[in-house]
Amino acid sequence: MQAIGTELQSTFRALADPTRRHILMRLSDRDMSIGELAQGFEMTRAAVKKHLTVLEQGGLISVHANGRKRINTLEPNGLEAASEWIAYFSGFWDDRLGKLKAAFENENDT
Amino acid sequence: MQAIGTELQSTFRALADPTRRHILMRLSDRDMSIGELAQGFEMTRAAVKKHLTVLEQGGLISVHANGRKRINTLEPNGLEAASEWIAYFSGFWDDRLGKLKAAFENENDT
DNA sequence: TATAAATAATACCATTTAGTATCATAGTAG
DNA sequence: CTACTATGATACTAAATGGTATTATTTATA
Repeated sequence: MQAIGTELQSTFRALADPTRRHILMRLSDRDMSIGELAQGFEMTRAAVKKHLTVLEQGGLISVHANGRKRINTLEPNGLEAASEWIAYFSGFWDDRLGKLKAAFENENDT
Repeated sequence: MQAIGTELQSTFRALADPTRRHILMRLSDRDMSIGELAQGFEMTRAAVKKHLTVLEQGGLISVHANGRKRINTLEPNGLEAASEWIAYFSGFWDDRLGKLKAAFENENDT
């Protein structure tokens, strides 16, 4: 189950900070450079950069250079691992654990 | 957006530790006391107890006394806030990707 | 070329976190 | 009551985390 991916831990870690979730929100509007992002926060550019590194490690954003700027973009499949993990438990909590278990066992049959 | 709930932060924080996610996994099988849970981990009972406190603060489990034992149970709606945040955010995400695609196609039209 | 802009990289600091060890408390069984 | 069991609570330590300040590097531009 933990075997869903090594990314799981880094993704959950990345999501566990309000500033980082806020960064994701802002990037959901449009791509932004570090400096642009930093303007919206009460902290130094270096601090924002650190958060961006954590988000990148968590697979939630990607960075590509454009001239002297570094553009940060949401990574489309970034939330997948975390979302699937949550879905497993939501399934249980909705009393659908049996179905999920069956599905997993079927996959493992092959 | 952070206004979805105060629980959001404590829930994401609770999920950001592999031991705590593992505890949730084990509790998804059956309710367990602290001592019972602690047997499955390479750490002291006190450490497990701390994790349980964080999980309780995150609304992911509840604890009720039964004699001198404290039974830990998954909390049915515990993942709701986190799940909703991800769903809400995925909406923005998809929307943004749609806009990008549309913009790209428009550019190619000219 | 000289200079400013945007970021990278590093060192450093304060706080939080995950863990331990230890002692106190509350049920349970004789 | 006594002793044992399960847990609570506190104090302490090491490491991770979130932040700043400072210096270096790359790129655009006057």
